[in-house]
Amino acid sequence: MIMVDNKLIDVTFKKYGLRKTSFRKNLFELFHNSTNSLSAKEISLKFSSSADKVSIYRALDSFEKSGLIHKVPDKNNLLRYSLCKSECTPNKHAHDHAHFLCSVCEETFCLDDFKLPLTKSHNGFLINDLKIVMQGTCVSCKSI
Amino acid sequence: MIMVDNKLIDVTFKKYGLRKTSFRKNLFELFHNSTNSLSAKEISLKFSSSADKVSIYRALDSFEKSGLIHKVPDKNNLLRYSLCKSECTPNKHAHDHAHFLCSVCEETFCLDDFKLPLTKSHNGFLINDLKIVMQGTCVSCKSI
DNA sequence: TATTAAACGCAACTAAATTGCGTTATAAAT
DNA sequence: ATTTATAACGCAATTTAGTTGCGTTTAATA
Repeated sequence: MIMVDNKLIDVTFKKYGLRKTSFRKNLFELFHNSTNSLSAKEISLKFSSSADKVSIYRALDSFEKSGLIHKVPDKNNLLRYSLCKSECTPNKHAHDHAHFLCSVCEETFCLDDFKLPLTKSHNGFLINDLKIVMQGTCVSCKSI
Repeated sequence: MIMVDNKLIDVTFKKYGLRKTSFRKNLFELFHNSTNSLSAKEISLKFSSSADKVSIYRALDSFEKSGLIHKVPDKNNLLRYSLCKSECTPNKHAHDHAHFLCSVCEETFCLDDFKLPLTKSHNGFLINDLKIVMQGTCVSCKSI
Protein backbone atom coordinates (compact mmCIF):
# COMPACT_ATOMS: atom_id res chain seq x y z
CA MET A 1 0.00 0.00 0.00
CA ILE A 2 1.42 3.35 -1.06
CA MET A 3 1.86 5.63 1.89
CA VAL A 4 -0.22 8.73 2.05
CA ASP A 5 1.31 11.88 3.44
CA ASN A 6 0.65 12.14 7.17
CA LYS A 7 -0.09 15.78 6.62
CA LEU A 8 -2.92 14.87 4.26
CA ILE A 9 -4.34 12.46 6.80
CA ASP A 10 -4.15 15.09 9.53
CA VAL A 11 -5.81 17.74 7.43
CA THR A 12 -8.47 15.42 6.06
CA PHE A 13 -9.39 13.81 9.37
CA LYS A 14 -9.54 17.21 11.02
CA LYS A 15 -11.71 18.62 8.26
CA TYR A 16 -14.19 15.75 8.45
CA GLY A 17 -14.05 15.43 12.22
CA LEU A 18 -12.77 11.84 12.17
CA ARG A 19 -10.73 10.03 14.80
CA LYS A 20 -7.33 8.84 13.62
CA THR A 21 -7.34 5.16 14.47
CA SER A 22 -4.85 3.03 12.58
CA PHE A 23 -7.58 1.15 10.77
CA ARG A 24 -9.36 4.28 9.63
CA LYS A 25 -6.12 5.84 8.47
CA ASN A 26 -5.43 2.72 6.42
CA LEU A 27 -8.96 2.77 5.06
CA PHE A 28 -8.55 6.37 3.98
CA GLU A 29 -5.27 5.49 2.28
CA LEU A 30 -6.99 2.67 0.47
CA PHE A 31 -9.68 4.97 -0.85
CA HIS A 32 -7.10 7.59 -1.71
CA ASN A 33 -5.04 5.15 -3.72
CA SER A 34 -7.99 3.52 -5.49
CA THR A 35 -9.06 4.65 -8.90
CA ASN A 36 -12.45 3.05 -8.46
CA SER A 37 -15.05 2.54 -5.81
CA LEU A 38 -14.91 -0.02 -3.00
CA SER A 39 -17.37 -2.39 -1.40
CA ALA A 40 -17.10 -3.79 2.13
CA LYS A 41 -16.05 -7.12 0.68
CA GLU A 42 -13.30 -5.61 -1.45
CA ILE A 43 -12.04 -3.65 1.54
CA SER A 44 -12.02 -6.80 3.64
CA LEU A 45 -9.93 -8.58 1.02
CA LYS A 46 -7.47 -5.68 0.77
CA PHE A 47 -6.93 -5.87 4.51
CA SER A 48 -6.61 -9.66 4.12
CA SER A 49 -9.30 -10.07 6.75
CA SER A 50 -7.25 -8.29 9.40
CA ALA A 51 -10.10 -5.83 9.80
CA ASP A 52 -13.39 -6.93 11.26
CA LYS A 53 -16.31 -6.53 8.90
CA VAL A 54 -18.29 -4.67 11.54
CA SER A 55 -15.48 -2.14 11.83
CA ILE A 56 -15.51 -1.79 8.07
CA TYR A 57 -19.24 -1.15 7.92
CA ARG A 58 -19.10 1.31 10.80
CA ALA A 59 -16.11 3.15 9.36
CA LEU A 60 -17.82 3.42 5.97
CA ASP A 61 -20.94 4.72 7.62
CA SER A 62 -19.01 7.28 9.60
CA PHE A 63 -16.91 8.34 6.59
CA GLU A 64 -20.08 8.79 4.61
CA LYS A 65 -21.90 10.77 7.28
CA SER A 66 -18.90 13.09 7.62
CA GLY A 67 -18.83 13.72 3.88
CA LEU A 68 -15.52 12.04 3.09
CA ILE A 69 -16.96 9.29 0.91
CA HIS A 70 -20.24 8.80 -0.90
CA LYS A 71 -22.36 5.84 -1.87
CA VAL A 72 -22.17 4.76 -5.47
CA PRO A 73 -24.48 2.31 -7.23
CA ASP A 74 -23.44 -1.32 -7.47
CA LYS A 75 -24.36 -3.98 -10.01
CA ASN A 76 -25.26 -6.43 -7.28
CA ASN A 77 -26.92 -4.00 -4.91
CA LEU A 78 -24.04 -3.97 -2.47
CA LEU A 79 -23.02 -0.98 -0.42
CA ARG A 80 -20.26 0.65 -2.41
CA TYR A 81 -18.38 3.88 -1.84
CA SER A 82 -16.08 6.36 -3.49
CA LEU A 83 -13.99 9.17 -2.11
CA CYS A 84 -15.72 12.51 -2.54
CA LYS A 85 -13.80 14.70 -4.92
CA SER A 86 -15.57 17.97 -4.46
CA GLU A 87 -15.96 19.73 -1.17
CA CYS A 88 -18.54 17.63 0.63
CA THR A 89 -19.45 18.19 4.27
CA PRO A 90 -21.71 16.37 6.72
CA ASN A 91 -24.42 18.84 5.77
CA LYS A 92 -24.14 18.63 2.06
CA HIS A 93 -22.82 16.10 -0.38
CA ALA A 94 -22.20 17.81 -3.69
CA HIS A 95 -22.44 15.01 -6.20
CA ASP A 96 -23.40 16.53 -9.43
CA HIS A 97 -21.93 13.77 -11.53
CA ALA A 98 -23.14 10.58 -13.15
CA HIS A 99 -22.07 7.03 -12.31
CA PHE A 100 -21.15 4.34 -14.75
CA LEU A 101 -21.45 0.58 -14.17
CA CYS A 102 -19.37 -1.55 -16.50
CA SER A 103 -21.17 -4.74 -17.48
CA VAL A 104 -17.88 -6.47 -18.21
CA CYS A 105 -15.62 -5.79 -15.22
CA GLU A 106 -18.51 -4.83 -12.93
CA GLU A 107 -16.62 -1.75 -11.72
CA THR A 108 -18.36 1.50 -10.89
CA PHE A 109 -16.91 4.75 -12.20
CA CYS A 110 -17.68 8.36 -11.35
CA LEU A 111 -18.09 10.42 -14.50
CA ASP A 112 -17.15 13.68 -12.88
CA ASP A 113 -17.61 15.72 -16.00
CA PHE A 114 -21.03 14.39 -16.90
CA LYS A 115 -23.10 17.06 -15.25
CA LEU A 116 -26.63 16.43 -14.09
CA PRO A 117 -29.59 18.56 -15.15
CA LEU A 118 -30.58 20.93 -12.37
CA THR A 119 -34.31 20.38 -12.14
CA LYS A 120 -36.05 21.48 -8.98
CA SER A 121 -39.47 20.02 -9.62
CA HIS A 122 -41.45 17.98 -12.11
CA ASN A 123 -45.25 17.67 -12.24
CA GLY A 124 -45.54 18.68 -8.60
CA PHE A 125 -42.77 16.36 -7.40
CA LEU A 126 -40.13 18.28 -5.46
CA ILE A 127 -36.67 17.10 -6.44
CA ASN A 128 -33.91 17.31 -3.81
CA ASP A 129 -31.55 14.88 -5.36
CA LEU A 130 -31.02 13.46 -8.82
CA LYS A 131 -28.89 10.51 -9.79
CA ILE A 132 -27.86 9.26 -13.17
CA VAL A 133 -26.62 5.71 -13.50
CA MET A 134 -25.33 4.41 -16.80
CA GLN A 135 -24.53 0.89 -17.79
CA GLY A 136 -22.36 -0.27 -20.61
CA THR A 137 -18.75 -1.00 -21.38
CA CYS A 138 -16.00 1.05 -19.77
CA VAL A 139 -12.97 2.41 -21.61
CA SER A 140 -10.62 -0.41 -20.60
CA CYS A 141 -13.03 -3.28 -21.27
CA LYS A 142 -14.00 -1.80 -24.63
CA SER A 143 -10.47 -2.20 -25.95
CA ILE A 144 -10.03 -5.83 -24.93
CA MET B 1 -58.99 -7.04 -4.26
CA ILE B 2 -60.74 -5.47 -7.26
CA MET B 3 -61.34 -8.03 -9.95
CA VAL B 4 -59.54 -7.58 -13.20
CA ASP B 5 -61.36 -8.48 -16.37
CA ASN B 6 -60.63 -12.09 -17.33
CA LYS B 7 -60.28 -10.92 -20.89
CA LEU B 8 -57.43 -8.63 -19.86
CA ILE B 9 -55.71 -11.47 -18.07
CA ASP B 10 -56.09 -13.74 -21.10
CA VAL B 11 -54.77 -11.16 -23.51
CA THR B 12 -51.91 -10.09 -21.26
CA PHE B 13 -50.77 -13.58 -20.33
CA LYS B 14 -50.91 -14.63 -23.95
CA LYS B 15 -48.95 -11.59 -25.08
CA TYR B 16 -46.18 -12.17 -22.56
CA GLY B 17 -46.23 -15.95 -22.84
CA LEU B 18 -47.13 -16.51 -19.20
CA ARG B 19 -48.92 -19.47 -17.66
CA LYS B 20 -52.20 -18.66 -15.97
CA THR B 21 -51.75 -20.12 -12.52
CA SER B 22 -54.05 -18.74 -9.87
CA PHE B 23 -51.20 -17.16 -7.97
CA ARG B 24 -49.77 -15.44 -11.04
CA LYS B 25 -53.19 -14.17 -12.03
CA ASN B 26 -53.61 -12.69 -8.57
CA LEU B 27 -50.16 -11.21 -8.72
CA PHE B 28 -50.95 -9.57 -12.03
CA GLU B 29 -54.17 -8.17 -10.57
CA LEU B 30 -52.22 -6.79 -7.66
CA PHE B 31 -49.82 -4.98 -9.98
CA HIS B 32 -52.68 -3.82 -12.15
CA ASN B 33 -54.53 -2.31 -9.21
CA SER B 34 -51.46 -0.72 -7.63
CA THR B 35 -50.62 2.87 -8.34
CA ASN B 36 -47.07 2.32 -7.19
CA SER B 37 -44.35 -0.27 -7.32
CA LEU B 38 -44.16 -3.44 -5.24
CA SER B 39 -41.44 -5.32 -3.40
CA ALA B 40 -41.48 -9.05 -2.61
CA LYS B 41 -42.21 -8.20 1.01
CA GLU B 42 -45.16 -5.99 0.16
CA ILE B 43 -46.54 -8.65 -2.14
CA SER B 44 -46.19 -11.25 0.60
CA LEU B 45 -48.14 -9.04 2.99
CA LYS B 46 -50.89 -8.43 0.43
CA PHE B 47 -51.31 -12.17 0.05
CA SER B 48 -51.25 -12.41 3.86
CA SER B 49 -48.46 -14.96 3.54
CA SER B 50 -50.62 -17.39 1.56
CA ALA B 51 -48.02 -17.25 -1.20
CA ASP B 52 -44.61 -18.74 -0.68
CA LYS B 53 -41.79 -16.23 -0.96
CA VAL B 54 -39.96 -18.45 -3.41
CA SER B 55 -43.01 -18.40 -5.69
CA ILE B 56 -43.10 -14.65 -5.40
CA TYR B 57 -39.46 -14.26 -6.35
CA ARG B 58 -39.78 -16.70 -9.24
CA ALA B 59 -42.96 -15.09 -10.52
CA LEU B 60 -41.37 -11.64 -10.37
CA ASP B 61 -38.35 -12.92 -12.21
CA SER B 62 -40.51 -14.52 -14.89
CA PHE B 63 -42.75 -11.46 -15.22
CA GLU B 64 -39.70 -9.30 -15.63
CA LYS B 65 -38.03 -11.54 -18.19
CA SER B 66 -41.22 -11.61 -20.24
CA GLY B 67 -41.44 -7.82 -20.24
CA LEU B 68 -44.59 -7.45 -18.14
CA ILE B 69 -42.93 -5.70 -15.21
CA HIS B 70 -39.65 -3.87 -14.74
CA LYS B 71 -37.29 -3.28 -11.86
CA VAL B 72 -37.48 0.09 -10.20
CA PRO B 73 -35.01 1.53 -7.70
CA ASP B 74 -35.73 1.16 -4.01
CA LYS B 75 -34.65 3.28 -1.06
CA ASN B 76 -33.41 0.23 0.83
CA ASN B 77 -31.87 -1.64 -2.08
CA LEU B 78 -34.67 -4.20 -2.30
CA LEU B 79 -35.92 -5.78 -5.48
CA ARG B 80 -38.90 -3.68 -6.48
CA TYR B 81 -41.05 -3.82 -9.59
CA SER B 82 -43.65 -1.90 -11.53
CA LEU B 83 -45.95 -2.88 -14.33
CA CYS B 84 -44.55 -1.84 -17.68
CA LYS B 85 -46.66 0.82 -19.29
CA SER B 86 -45.16 0.93 -22.71
CA GLU B 87 -44.87 -1.99 -25.03
CA CYS B 88 -42.10 -4.03 -23.50
CA THR B 89 -41.18 -7.48 -24.72
CA PRO B 90 -38.72 -10.13 -23.55
CA ASN B 91 -36.26 -8.72 -26.06
CA LYS B 92 -36.55 -5.09 -25.20
CA HIS B 93 -37.70 -3.18 -22.18
CA ALA B 94 -38.51 0.35 -23.27
CA HIS B 95 -38.02 2.35 -20.13
CA ASP B 96 -37.12 5.79 -21.21
CA HIS B 97 -38.48 7.41 -18.08
CA ALA B 98 -37.15 8.58 -14.74
CA HIS B 99 -37.98 7.16 -11.31
CA PHE B 100 -38.83 9.15 -8.23
CA LEU B 101 -38.30 8.02 -4.63
CA CYS B 102 -40.32 9.94 -2.07
CA SER B 103 -38.36 10.54 1.13
CA VAL B 104 -41.55 10.87 3.14
CA CYS B 105 -43.73 7.90 2.17
CA GLU B 106 -40.81 5.91 0.69
CA GLU B 107 -42.87 5.04 -2.39
CA THR B 108 -41.32 4.77 -5.83
CA PHE B 109 -43.00 6.50 -8.78
CA CYS B 110 -42.41 6.24 -12.51
CA LEU B 111 -42.23 9.67 -14.11
CA ASP B 112 -43.28 8.52 -17.52
CA ASP B 113 -43.04 11.90 -19.13
CA PHE B 114 -39.56 12.76 -17.88
CA LYS B 115 -37.56 11.62 -20.85
CA LEU B 116 -33.97 10.55 -20.59
CA PRO B 117 -31.14 12.05 -22.63
CA LEU B 118 -30.12 9.71 -25.44
CA THR B 119 -26.37 9.58 -25.10
CA LYS B 120 -24.51 6.71 -26.74
CA SER B 121 -21.07 7.33 -25.30
CA HIS B 122 -19.11 9.60 -23.01
CA ASN B 123 -15.32 9.91 -22.82
CA GLY B 124 -14.92 6.48 -24.36
CA PHE B 125 -17.50 4.79 -22.13
CA LEU B 126 -20.12 3.00 -24.23
CA ILE B 127 -23.57 3.58 -22.78
CA ASN B 128 -26.19 0.88 -23.29
CA ASP B 129 -28.53 1.94 -20.58
CA LEU B 130 -29.18 5.11 -18.63
CA LYS B 131 -31.24 5.50 -15.50
CA ILE B 132 -32.36 8.60 -13.70
CA VAL B 133 -33.43 8.34 -10.08
CA MET B 134 -34.75 11.34 -8.23
CA GLN B 135 -35.37 11.80 -4.56
CA GLY B 136 -37.57 14.34 -2.89
CA THR B 137 -41.16 14.83 -1.86
CA CYS B 138 -43.97 13.42 -3.96
CA VAL B 139 -47.14 15.29 -4.87
CA SER B 140 -49.26 13.78 -2.09
CA CYS B 141 -46.70 14.13 0.71
CA LYS B 142 -45.96 17.72 -0.31
CA SER B 143 -49.51 18.80 0.48
CA ILE B 144 -49.67 17.24 3.94
C1' DT C 1 -57.12 -38.11 -21.71
C1' DA C 2 -52.17 -38.59 -21.53
C1' DT C 3 -47.93 -36.16 -21.75
C1' DT C 4 -44.51 -32.78 -20.68
C1' DA C 5 -42.87 -28.86 -18.94
C1' DA C 6 -43.46 -25.08 -15.99
C1' DA C 7 -44.89 -23.54 -11.43
C1' DC C 8 -45.43 -24.58 -6.61
C1' DG C 9 -44.13 -25.22 -1.76
C1' DC C 10 -41.25 -26.55 1.70
C1' DA C 11 -36.70 -26.77 3.85
C1' DA C 12 -32.26 -25.54 3.85
C1' DC C 13 -28.86 -22.37 2.60
C1' DT C 14 -26.01 -18.11 1.35
C1' DA C 15 -24.49 -13.64 1.86
C1' DA C 16 -24.90 -8.80 3.26
C1' DA C 17 -25.56 -5.99 6.74
C1' DT C 18 -26.89 -4.99 11.69
C1' DT C 19 -27.07 -5.23 16.83
C1' DG C 20 -25.34 -5.93 21.48
C1' DC C 21 -21.80 -5.65 24.57
C1' DG C 22 -17.57 -5.81 26.89
C1' DT C 23 -12.88 -4.05 25.79
C1' DT C 24 -9.49 -0.85 23.86
C1' DA C 25 -7.75 3.35 22.10
C1' DT C 26 -8.13 8.29 21.10
C1' DA C 27 -9.00 13.21 22.13
C1' DA C 28 -9.58 16.64 25.57
C1' DA C 29 -9.55 18.31 29.97
C1' DT C 30 -7.19 18.55 34.14
C1' DA D 1 1.63 13.57 32.11
C1' DT D 2 -2.57 11.65 33.93
C1' DT D 3 -7.29 11.23 34.09
C1' DT D 4 -11.70 11.05 31.95
C1' DA D 5 -15.24 10.72 28.51
C1' DT D 6 -16.37 8.96 24.37
C1' DA D 7 -15.71 6.84 20.05
C1' DA D 8 -13.97 2.78 17.78
C1' DC D 9 -12.94 -2.07 17.98
C1' DG D 10 -13.79 -7.01 17.79
C1' DC D 11 -16.29 -10.97 18.54
C1' DA D 12 -20.65 -13.49 18.54
C1' DA D 13 -25.13 -13.66 17.43
C1' DT D 14 -28.93 -12.11 14.73
C1' DT D 15 -31.69 -10.26 10.94
C1' DT D 16 -33.15 -10.02 6.36
C1' DA D 17 -33.19 -10.60 1.32
C1' DG D 18 -32.72 -13.58 -1.88
C1' DT D 19 -31.39 -18.40 -3.79
C1' DT D 20 -31.10 -23.48 -4.54
C1' DG D 21 -32.66 -28.24 -4.52
C1' DC D 22 -36.12 -31.35 -5.00
C1' DG D 23 -40.33 -33.82 -4.90
C1' DT D 24 -45.21 -32.63 -6.01
C1' DT D 25 -48.83 -30.28 -8.42
C1' DT D 26 -50.90 -27.88 -12.14
C1' DA D 27 -51.53 -25.95 -16.74
C1' DA D 28 -50.94 -26.16 -21.73
C1' DT D 29 -50.77 -29.25 -25.81
C1' DA D 30 -50.95 -33.14 -28.46
